[in-house]
Amino acid sequence: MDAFYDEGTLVAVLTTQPLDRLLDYKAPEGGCWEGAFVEVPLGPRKVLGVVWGPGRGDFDYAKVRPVTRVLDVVPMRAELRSFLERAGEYTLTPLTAMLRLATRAPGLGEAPSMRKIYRLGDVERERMTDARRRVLEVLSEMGGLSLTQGELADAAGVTPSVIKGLAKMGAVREEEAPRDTAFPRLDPDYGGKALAEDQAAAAQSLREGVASGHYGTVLLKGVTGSGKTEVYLEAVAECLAQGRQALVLLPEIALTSEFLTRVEARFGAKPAEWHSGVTVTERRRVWKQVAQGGAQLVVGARSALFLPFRDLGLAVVDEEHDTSYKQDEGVLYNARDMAVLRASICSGRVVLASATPSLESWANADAGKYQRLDLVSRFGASVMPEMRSLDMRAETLPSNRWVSPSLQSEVLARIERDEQAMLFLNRRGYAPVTICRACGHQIGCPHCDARMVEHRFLQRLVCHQCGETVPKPEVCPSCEAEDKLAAVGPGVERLAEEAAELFPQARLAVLSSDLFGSARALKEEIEKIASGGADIVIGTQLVAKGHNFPLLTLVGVIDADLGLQGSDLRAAERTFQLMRQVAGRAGRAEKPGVALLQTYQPEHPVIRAILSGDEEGFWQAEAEERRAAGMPPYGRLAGVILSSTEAQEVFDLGNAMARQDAPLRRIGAQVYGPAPAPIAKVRGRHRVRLLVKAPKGAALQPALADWAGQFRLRGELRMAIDIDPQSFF
DNA sequence: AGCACGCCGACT
DNA sequence: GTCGGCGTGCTC
Repeated sequence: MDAFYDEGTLVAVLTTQPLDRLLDYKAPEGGCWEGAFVEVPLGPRKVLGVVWGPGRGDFDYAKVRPVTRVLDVVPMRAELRSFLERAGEYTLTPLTAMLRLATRAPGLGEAPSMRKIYRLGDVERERMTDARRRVLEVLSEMGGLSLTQGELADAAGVTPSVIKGLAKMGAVREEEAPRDTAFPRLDPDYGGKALAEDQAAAAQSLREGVASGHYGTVLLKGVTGSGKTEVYLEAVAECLAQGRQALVLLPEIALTSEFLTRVEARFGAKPAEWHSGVTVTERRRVWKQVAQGGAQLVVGARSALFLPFRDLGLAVVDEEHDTSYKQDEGVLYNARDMAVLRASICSGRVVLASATPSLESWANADAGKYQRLDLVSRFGASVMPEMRSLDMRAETLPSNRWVSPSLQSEVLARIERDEQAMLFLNRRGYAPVTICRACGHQIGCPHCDARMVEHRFLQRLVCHQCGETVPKPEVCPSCEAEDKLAAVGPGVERLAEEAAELFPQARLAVLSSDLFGSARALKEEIEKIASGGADIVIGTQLVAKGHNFPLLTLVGVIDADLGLQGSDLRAAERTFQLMRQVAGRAGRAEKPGVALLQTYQPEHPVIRAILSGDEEGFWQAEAEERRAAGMPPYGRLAGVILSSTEAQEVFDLGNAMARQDAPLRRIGAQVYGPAPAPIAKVRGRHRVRLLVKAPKGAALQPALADWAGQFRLRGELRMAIDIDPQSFF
């Protein structure tokens, strides 16, 4: 039960200002509850804060000022406060920054915004015109519902001045009503569909879990077309029937509008929507209604995890393996892990849904920490695409070309039949790999398992994981062939150029997240492609995210090797997921699809696992390698990114940190680096990264805090700590 | 984050 | 002599 503080008693207030501690204030007139949103004076300004607990009294009492006022907002529940504290401890993020995540709705301090609405009046109607009659008809048809002036004028086909005239004589009543209205009720029994046997069994299991009222996480695994969404919507239905709230996280805003339609079909109304594309007023409405219980279901992006739910009973993380759940700027958190944390605090359930689970989730299920439910394909094996490798060692390919003759002819065949082909390359920028065109050998780092990346200006090969550099060799270290080493690795833009030359008659569409300014533009492009507006789609992993292209019958994976022994420990896992998913794109409609994987290593276990469909075998082999290397999830990793406008400054600090690693050695952790960060220069700032590897049971966060605390950041220097880093490129 | 204080270089 | 650069520190 939350404490109440009488007027004048000391309370500790957490503000959204970047002061990394609680500040003491005197409780205001009338007192305040723990968790109350308040406005407090800070220097010359007034800032937003939350009453976090009793004051500590360690500040000169004479200087303590009173809370200015308590805001007219539902107080923050103990559950959310506890979640912010624990998420902040886990990600080594100051609590003030965590509070900012939870208050991302503007205007919390203002009085509830009002607007004028119109109802049928009770005054005798005189001087009736056609226009006036239509307005009154609309209002009586609406019954108790109320409309704004604009809505009413539109519905009646009149100008607003007609309504003003009616209001003046009292035939319609003008009222002030809060703008932040509750969302329409969702009916759990509205549109339930008959489920196939395995779906029904999975849905029943999920329903029982939700009904138990205890924390639990389920990995719901099902290939494309297996009906995962219908199954987890049953869990949502049970949650709503229990009177609790549900949250569905989607990795991509472009996927929300299709999903909202499915929710409406299942529950009879649209849920609340929360992501960066939602207007400011609507965000405030969602925030307030979530707190008051006027929103039963929220569909949104990862930041929806920090909404002030009154009683969150279920969180679904769709496409849980998706790397976009890891925030890569500001507060570095993984929404999938934070969903599990929040649910464990509020006695909720978590459903992690994916056709291709992350190795972490697979391992957690394997270890019994998560329950696992598997769905089979509705369509059986016949419509699964045919998957074949194209052995690039046998293809004759000029340098700086990436589409093999075999793939080229397959694409041409599709264009002639008015079908679509997709060329997939999961790389946006220019990230070269040094490879021997004679034997397929890729030059790896002598210290790490990472690939060496050519830096042309340095004339050297650099390991982006540990910073090792070597001169570019003249001959292949493996087969000793001369002049066969080549820097390869196009980005999608470069691939598009090549495709334009190879297929001059074809209409090309490039899908890469950095090419679209807004989610709407991206969505329009996707719809255009789906309706046949392109012959060849060229894309990065964006295309692997559940969009349905019915005309698509061929997927060409340009570089299936990208990442097999890459500079990224998750590369094999990601390669596997992406190929399974992209291959699933081909042939979703009636025409069977083909997926062709261009590879220099057709005998590689990962390629073979993909082609044979032996998923469990893949996970087990990959898990074994990770275990042996002490890598996640069998060990722990953290990244430290240093940045500054001065390149020398960042390297100097990086080197100093690598030397002064005593706090890390105490927990058995090792430091690698400094190396150029995955993106070495961002907005004029040079970035350097250190990697910390620790044993699984180690208390990593406190050690990192001690270690980082030894260094003072002066001037332009910045440090960001990334627990469980995902991106290594 | 803001905002004030304070200590060294080029001007009226 | 003074204006102003931004490094350092404080805000309950």
